Amino acid sequence: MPVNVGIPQPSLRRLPIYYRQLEAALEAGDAYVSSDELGKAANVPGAQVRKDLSYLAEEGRPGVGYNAKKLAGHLEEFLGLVNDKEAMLVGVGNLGRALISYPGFERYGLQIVALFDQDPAKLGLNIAGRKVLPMNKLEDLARRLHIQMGIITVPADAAQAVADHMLAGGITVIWNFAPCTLSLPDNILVKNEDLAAELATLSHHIAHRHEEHTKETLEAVSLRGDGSTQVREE
Amino acid sequence: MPVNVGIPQPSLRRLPIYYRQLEAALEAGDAYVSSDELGKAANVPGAQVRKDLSYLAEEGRPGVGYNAKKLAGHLEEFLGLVNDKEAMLVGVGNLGRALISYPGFERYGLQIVALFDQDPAKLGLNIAGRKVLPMNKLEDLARRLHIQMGIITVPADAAQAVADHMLAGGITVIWNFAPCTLSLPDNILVKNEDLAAELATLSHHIAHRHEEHTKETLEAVSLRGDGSTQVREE
DNA sequence: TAGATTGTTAATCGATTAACAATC
DNA sequence: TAGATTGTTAATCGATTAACAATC
Repeated sequence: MPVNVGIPQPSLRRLPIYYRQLEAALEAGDAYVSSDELGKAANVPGAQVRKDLSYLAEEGRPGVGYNAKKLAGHLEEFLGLVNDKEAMLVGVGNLGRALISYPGFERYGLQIVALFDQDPAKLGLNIAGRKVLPMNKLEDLARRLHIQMGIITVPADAAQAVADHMLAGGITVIWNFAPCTLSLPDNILVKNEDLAAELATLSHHIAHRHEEHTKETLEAVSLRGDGSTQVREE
Repeated sequence: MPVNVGIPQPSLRRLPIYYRQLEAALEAGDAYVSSDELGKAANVPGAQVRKDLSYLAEEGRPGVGYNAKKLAGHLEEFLGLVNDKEAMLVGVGNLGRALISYPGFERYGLQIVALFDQDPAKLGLNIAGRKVLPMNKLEDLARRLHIQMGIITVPADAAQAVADHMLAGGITVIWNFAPCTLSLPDNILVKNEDLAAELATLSHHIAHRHEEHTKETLEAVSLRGDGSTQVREE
């Protein structure tokens, strides 16, 4: 019987939020932070935070809290933020360009080292200091540079072909912003960032606002992590 | 005791994926689609699909499947894609501009009717046919136009102030792309789209690829919906 | 009829939370 | 010592899945 020994996904998704809270605490000069304070940022009770941190064997001081600096360091380590992650991005449309210069990525160790596009009109363009290359260079370059991650920001109907090129170049992690499901072998890690689908869930909540009541009183659903929704409806 | 009578969030997040699969089936000329086919797109078994669809009282035909056209229509209705959703967007940086012209939004009923920015240099700019307005116009305009949704694409340190303006203007749904947690009253629906946090979870998987084994054999974790990760590791 | 697929139940699995002794 | 907060257990809650009679 297979047994997963890693951290549960919901817990993992909360860690970056705790990390951010710790940075804020450090900036404010706090040396210790309690599980309840960390929990507020992620909309979970302190007990959940303590459980989450227990997966990385973090030890807090009873009566005091967690050492902010130490915990922040452990989280950086656990989340691999200290490691360099080199990525290629395919599709330099509006969304692709936005990601290329997204300020949060570099801080978290992500380097987008090469850009590609199918459109001949875009080839050779210089975007944030990087030249847009033709697709037929992707496979070879990915292999030579040992690139781990591919970011897909092309229209849905082109995404599968792009993913296939990436695989052929030895890429094993794909961050897919195209609104579609990719067919890929099981050893490839795929993360879908599907804005249209997210919009659809928001749309549902708007349409059904007044039906989705609870039977007695206030409800508090919190769906952080995973894209993360805080839905609190009466 | 409060009892939530709505559809579970994980189910809700899968519906847009089923919907997309149905569109593809219709385009291919299929009149009926089975739960297993729909499930493939979302990486869940057919039983899960049938359960999900049971929340919207959908009826399939045993031995045949679901009527693709009818089900697609029901999903559009249930997800509120047929309704117009008017939104204001604050922060016309790279990400903001990308969202303004994101092709998937209009198809799902989202109209971004006004743009705002704090930067005087950006005021008056014309982006996709809409002028960038100063922040001090937001509250009044939101109220006058009865805007439901606010999209935040400003840096983290400006996001809370923007959200407060939106509330003051009567906005009740906030789609927050700033990497931070907003403090808002419980009757406001907040969806966080936190790309840096998502990157951190990917980063973790990359860093721990070879530790996160299962005890016996292959593992298949599927975390669609919510941003959606398909992690399949040995 | 035989084959396929549904809707639903019951079992399983996994995450959240309350509670509390231990400890700073 | 008194107050605060931890780590962990056990109870609860909720989602997934297997199984199968019903039905096209």
